[in-house]
Amino acid sequence: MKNLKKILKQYFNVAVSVDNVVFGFDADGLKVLLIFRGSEPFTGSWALPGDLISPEMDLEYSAEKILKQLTGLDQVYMEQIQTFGSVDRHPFGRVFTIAYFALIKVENYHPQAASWAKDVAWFKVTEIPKLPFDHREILEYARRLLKNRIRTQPLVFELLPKYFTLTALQFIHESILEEEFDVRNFRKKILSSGIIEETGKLQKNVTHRPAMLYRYNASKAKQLGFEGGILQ
Amino acid sequence: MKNLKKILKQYFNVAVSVDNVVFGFDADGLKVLLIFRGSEPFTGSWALPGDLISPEMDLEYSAEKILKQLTGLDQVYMEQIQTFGSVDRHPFGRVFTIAYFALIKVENYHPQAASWAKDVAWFKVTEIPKLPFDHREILEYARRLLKNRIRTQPLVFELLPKYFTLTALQFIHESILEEEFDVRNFRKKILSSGIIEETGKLQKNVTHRPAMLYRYNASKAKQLGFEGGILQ
DNA sequence: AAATATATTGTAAAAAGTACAATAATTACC
DNA sequence: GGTAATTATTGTACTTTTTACAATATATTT
Repeated sequence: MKNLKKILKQYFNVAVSVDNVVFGFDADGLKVLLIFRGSEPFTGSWALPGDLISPEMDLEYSAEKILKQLTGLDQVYMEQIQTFGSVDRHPFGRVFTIAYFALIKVENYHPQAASWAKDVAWFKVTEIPKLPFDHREILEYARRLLKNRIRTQPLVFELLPKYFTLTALQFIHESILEEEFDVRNFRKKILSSGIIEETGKLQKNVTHRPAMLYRYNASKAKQLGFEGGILQ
Repeated sequence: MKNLKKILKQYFNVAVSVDNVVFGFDADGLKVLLIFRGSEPFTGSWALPGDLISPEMDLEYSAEKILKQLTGLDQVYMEQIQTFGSVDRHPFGRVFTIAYFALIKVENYHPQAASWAKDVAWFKVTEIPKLPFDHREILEYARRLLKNRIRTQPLVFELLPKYFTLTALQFIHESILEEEFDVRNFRKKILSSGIIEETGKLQKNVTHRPAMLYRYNASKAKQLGFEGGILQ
């Protein structure tokens, strides 16, 4: 048994971290949340909000907690995406990082830097600064995944406010998929799917004809077998 | 700096492992490869082929190497699927495990137990014995993933021999998707997709009308934009 | 009242999906 | 050599979905 312990010792000396790719959406398009690092290594860089996992905490719980600690964000939609494990991705030792993506409604959540995060800000996905570690690779992976998922899962509703216009719904699809759709065909498809419903309410404070506001009907979507998404 | 080292120490005492879900396919249907453990913990159990990662090895490389070491399988199609990190999933300490799935052509590869694997065998996915750790959960996750992927990626060709009949191609889809298709419609769809081609060869040593053999045309599939799969 | 801005709606043609059963080619057996 | 057994192969009519395409409606601003 002493022998076993000695053998094990060589394996139990790595660390594991979580890195979150938090997507948000506004009139400008798709955004990613970055923090300004106030801690070693890479102090003074913008980076994905992430941290080392304490060995006594479950993985899922750690992911949520780390995001909350650095940005104040709580109870957001999160999903594990991929683990990155190059030998020298971290200067302090062997650190595997488990990437998550999170989708939030920017209207409802107001990120605030905390703990060793000195600042937190939204960046357009097309205007990301230089990132430390392999965070650029992680971010690109997350973007690809979001793009693939959006066609087959109703994820967009995690990014839109509760009430939204069909124009906004179309714009978010077009932004993420980097592809344009015909207005009439898009509306026909969405409405015939049955997963969104009219609210009777109209858009306010706009300088043109106000649009009808719709909302996502999650239970109907589920009932209709829509774990699947909208387009295709 | 000494302070930093002390802080880091509490994080650098976990281990990371790889667990492989190796799928194969034969006349009986979908199979999974398990090893008979000859090493602690859970000596004497059938389990997914997996092992701890040496801290000085890259993740991808480790996944391949561990599979090869335990089963002799080399150069197989592998893909990372998910990381599992419950606090007490491993009796020897905190071990995160990174699950991979692998798809192999059973005709071409002949697994052979090696290292501390005392045996290796194929099990029908419907007849899996009790598994240690959270291997059952990992296996079910992998099955769900395979089922989802098979509709949109040409993964079946990793499981079929180089030359295959349309009947076999249909059977593998039906086995994985747990759903039946109309023979005529299935053939129409597959053939019109253009990603498989006739070989002119016929099946041999069968006791009935021999079927035409087809093969996957990877370059044409790619050219046609088929990272996507066949059905839907 | 006119200009500006965005919202909303329909139709015809093409493509894809679905339901459905008879005939063909081989081996095995008598 | 003929018949039975087994699996392989193929077409058509109907329905549904997708696609291409532009005029009208409703609000605010000037």
